Parts: sequence; C-alpha cells; structure tokens
Amino acid sequence: MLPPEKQFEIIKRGTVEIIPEEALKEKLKKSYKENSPLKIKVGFDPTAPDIHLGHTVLLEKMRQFQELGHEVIFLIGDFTGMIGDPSGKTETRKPLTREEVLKNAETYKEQVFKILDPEKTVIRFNSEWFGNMSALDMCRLAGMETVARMLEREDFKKRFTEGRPISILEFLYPLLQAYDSVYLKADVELGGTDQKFNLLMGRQLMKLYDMEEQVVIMMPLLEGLDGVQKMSKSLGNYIGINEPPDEIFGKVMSINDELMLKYYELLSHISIDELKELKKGIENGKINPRDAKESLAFEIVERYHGRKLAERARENFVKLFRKREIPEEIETVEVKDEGEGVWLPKVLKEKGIVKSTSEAVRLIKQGGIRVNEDQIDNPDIKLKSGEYVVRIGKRRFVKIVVK
RNA sequence: GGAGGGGUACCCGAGUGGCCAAAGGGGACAGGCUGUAAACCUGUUGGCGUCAGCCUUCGAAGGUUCGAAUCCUUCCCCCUCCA
Repeated sequence: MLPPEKQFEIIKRGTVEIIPEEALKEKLKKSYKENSPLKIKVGFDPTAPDIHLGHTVLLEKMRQFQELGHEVIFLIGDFTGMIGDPSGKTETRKPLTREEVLKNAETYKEQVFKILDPEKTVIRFNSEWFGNMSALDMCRLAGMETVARMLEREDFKKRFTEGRPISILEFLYPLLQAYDSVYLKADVELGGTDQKFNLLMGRQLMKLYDMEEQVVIMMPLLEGLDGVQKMSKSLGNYIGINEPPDEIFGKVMSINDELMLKYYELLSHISIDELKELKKGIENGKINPRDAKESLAFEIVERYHGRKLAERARENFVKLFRKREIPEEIETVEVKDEGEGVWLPKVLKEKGIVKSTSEAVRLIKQGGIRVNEDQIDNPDIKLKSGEYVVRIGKRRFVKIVVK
C-alpha cells in the first residue's frame, strides 16, 4: 500500500472538490495504519447502460481507488429506477421493471469491467434495503430533513420561486441516496459536480445517524465533442466505449487542444508527472498537440478494444487523413445500369448513404462529393458501368459498382 | 373550480388573408484554412430526376375564401395566475 500522502495526491487528480480534504487525509492515514481499506461508494442510474467517456471519468477514479487497495462499491440505484425519477424534466422518466433493471445491470457489468477490476468490485442494489423498508421507516427518514433545507438546492430553489412544479418524490431522492451511504457505511462517496447536493446530504444524514461522515469527492462533468456541453447521448456529442475503434479514434482526434488536456487528466492512465511534462511540452512547443492527441486516442481505443485494433485504428487514421489515402476496406454497393447510366444522387439515396436525393444534390453543389477523388460539381452526374470510389464529405467512403 | 396565455421546420423563435417552403438565432452538414484540430470565413439546411416545375408542411379534423400558418367551428395537448 502506498503511503497516505501519495495516495491523496493520486486521488486528488482531476477532482473539482473534496469535502473536506482534511477528513480524507485522516481516513487515508487511519486506513493505512490499520490496514483496512476504505469503502468507496458510487451510485449509478440503472437506466443508461450505454457507457460513454463521460461516465468513465468516475469509473477511472474508482479504478484508482481499487489500485490503491480500497473497496469500491458499484451501487445500482434499482429501487430509485423502479419508481421513476422525475428530476426536473417535464417528462417523468418511466419506471423500469425488475427485469429491465437486471438486464441493464448485466450490460453495465460488461462495459464497466473494461475499466474496473471485477475481483475488487462489489456490486450492490439499493432495493436490497429499500425494498423491505416499511412506510413507517420511510416517513421517519422523510422526517429527518426540512423543506427549507431542500430548497437550498439551487435547482429546487429556482423552480420553487419560478412556480414550476417540484414533486414530493424529488424531495425524497436526495434522502434515499443519502440513506444508501448510511446503510453502506461509506467512507467516501464519489460523484459528478451535479450531484453535490445529494452527496452532501449523505454527510448530513450520517451525522444524524451518529456515524462518521463520508468524504465527498466531486469529479467534473466531461465536455463532449463540441467542447462546450457535457457529454451526453441525447446531445449526440459523446464517444461511446462500445463504438468501433476507428470511430473512437477519429472522434478523439476531433476534439480541441484544451479539451484534450482535460481528457488526459481525467481519462489517461499516464502519471501525474508525465501529465505535467506533457503540458509543459505543449506550452513550449516541443510537443505537437496533434501527436499528443494521437497518443491519447490510441490509449483510449486500446483500453476498450485492445492493442491490435488500436494500432489498426491509428494506421487507418494516418492513412486517411495525414496521407490522404483511401482506406482499404470500403463498403461496396452494386447497382445495375438500365441504359442511360445511373444517377448518382439516386444511388446514394437508395443505398441509405444520404437521406434524400435533394441532400445528395446539395452536397454535390457544395463540392462535398468526390468520385475517384475528383471533386464533382454537376449534380446531373450519371455513372456508366464500372467501379467508382465515392467520397462523401471528409470521411465517408463507398464503392459503387455499376453493372 | 375561476381567469388568462400558447402549440410554427432538429431546437428556440418571428410571422395575423396573397410578395410564405415560411424572417432571425442556435445546432447540424458541406467548402476554404488546418493538425479530420479549435477559432475564423463562405454556403446549405421539407420532398421529388435534379436552382424551372410539381407535391407535402405551421397541434388535429372540418369550414369560409379565387387564395389560409394567418379568419370561423369542434377536438387534443401544454403553461401561468387566483382558490
């Protein structure tokens, strides 16, 4: 086990806030002295089993804790999922059935264990304790907090003053999450900055239960490909860990330099010292940001697809964009010529490459389509029999065989 | 229960009888510049054999009119205020 000071340094990397830092240091010291691992609790929603890099920020931190020898509890909020969390949105999230929750949990495991060590991960479901809780117990729990306290949360306060609805259930949520910590006797709870209120509620409730309060560690929300908004599936700015290697590689390469450094800090396994070197190198121009980004893309693809595929993805990328070569494997479609040749926009539409012939026509007019690497500008183009490599935009290729 | 406001393209949002396939912004896509960066500049953004023409679209269904996103009727949905 590493000395507590060293552990602290590793844990602190990339965090936004640790509340309170001193308590964490104390806990680490005690754990080191008594050789007893800390219990790290992280809650996950059972509704979103498609993991993207944004989620992995937390997972990477969990992994670090595991490597430091602590006990990581992957808590699946299945109870909460079965009620349906209204959390702010007008559309109430639809409640999940028991089967769906279990199915999602399986999907979770598959993906999560690409980062976490299955041997060292404890998976728990909060229906385990909430499922048997009586109405009386629940009321007692509800009695531990006040409306005023709840309204301290920015989101609630805002909605309250604006007269927008807040369901009672929403008030209950932070309490339920807090109770998870009480039940599990968590030493540390990890979450995104958007979870601050709920995480702190955990501390509050533990205090009321006369327990040692958990330390709260908050990780930033990772910005997505646009570099502004947080990565999320609904915004379409995400990099999913199950995406094909080339896709992940390409997407990582498309982020801007500033964001790249953040990705490095939060996602890369390089050490703190190496990270410092990298930053310095980029600042004084000794390291080409592009090369740094390639290493990052490689590291990420390797993590989810293995070394071989990562190398392949890098080769493909270099070929395609640096050397401007055409990739080796291209999807091929066949069409037969009925006489006058085939109208390219129509072929592209029928093969599902573009949504409509109008779109194809538009692309051609804008110079967005190349046939055998020649930019074309006449949407009237007809292909006679033969083979054509058609490039749509920068990175989409299709081989059209006209018979 | 009472009073009022509103549903327009991917999103926000103008438009109150023809000049509306519908302003403007955002997003997205494409081109230029590049490091497939970012920023910036330009263009495109309903469909259809294609800048002409035709078809479909402004919550839904009917109606008035030569002509409707715009007027009338009914219905559905959302929101705010009062209680």
